[in-house]
Amino acid sequence: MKLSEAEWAVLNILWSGRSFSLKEITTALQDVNGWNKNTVYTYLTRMEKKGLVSIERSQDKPYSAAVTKDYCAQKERNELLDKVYGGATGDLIAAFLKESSISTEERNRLKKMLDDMEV
Amino acid sequence: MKLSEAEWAVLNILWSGRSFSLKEITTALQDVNGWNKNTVYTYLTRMEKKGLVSIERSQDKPYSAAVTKDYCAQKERNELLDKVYGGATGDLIAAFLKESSISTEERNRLKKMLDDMEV
DNA sequence: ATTAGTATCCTACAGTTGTAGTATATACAT
DNA sequence: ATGTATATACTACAACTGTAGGATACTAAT
Repeated sequence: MKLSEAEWAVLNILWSGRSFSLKEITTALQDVNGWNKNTVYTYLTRMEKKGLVSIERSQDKPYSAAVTKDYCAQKERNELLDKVYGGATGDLIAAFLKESSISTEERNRLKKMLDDMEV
Repeated sequence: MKLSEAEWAVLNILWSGRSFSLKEITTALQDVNGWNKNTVYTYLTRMEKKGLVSIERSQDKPYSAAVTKDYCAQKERNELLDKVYGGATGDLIAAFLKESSISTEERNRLKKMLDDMEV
């Protein structure tokens, strides 16, 4: 089950860890997409059917995420890895590095990660 | 313009650098997807409209890629980066590293890349 | 109790994607 | 010249996605 751009936007809000009312979600998404509240509602109910969102209809703030960000992120990463790089992680990372502007600290963090992978 | 899974499959063949006949493409995709040749044809013509494929109709092997793999790969990378990691390249790379099994040589290549980024 | 705001539900519709049938044109083999 | 394979073109259709209108129900404020 592959998430669309819009579904990510919705989940990115729900992943703040608590439950939300429709209003809150609509407001938060307003800045990003300018969606109508009915549009947001449609997404939420469709996503419930797919098991991405859970809706506690009796609750004051019924909407929350039904999948973890880690899980979705992993699937998304794997898709890119396979589709574009045929599974070659090294190539993929090299490509990201080549065009990124990461800080010295981050560079060090990554180097440390690489060192720690040494057997 | 975002490529679907199927479009990537088609382009991944066309990116072998030459022109193809429909038959060749269908055969190559057969192994991966088992598509009917008409299905492949539909993709090719739709992709022509989107500027992804070019078709030299008078040619023996009319089909070739109209976009580079690098270009598409970059867009795909950026999408993942923004959508999932809000632009934080370090986090993304860390995530890939964490679950990858890359060889010692690749690890060294990446370390060297990181070193070379040092000012 | 009546209004005004918000939430929910149902419905719709156009565009895209996955998938392929049918029909026609072309080319090559005999 | 005729059949057989292959390619091209056109058409179709269901699922999914982006987007929202309209109707109703609920809630809080006067």
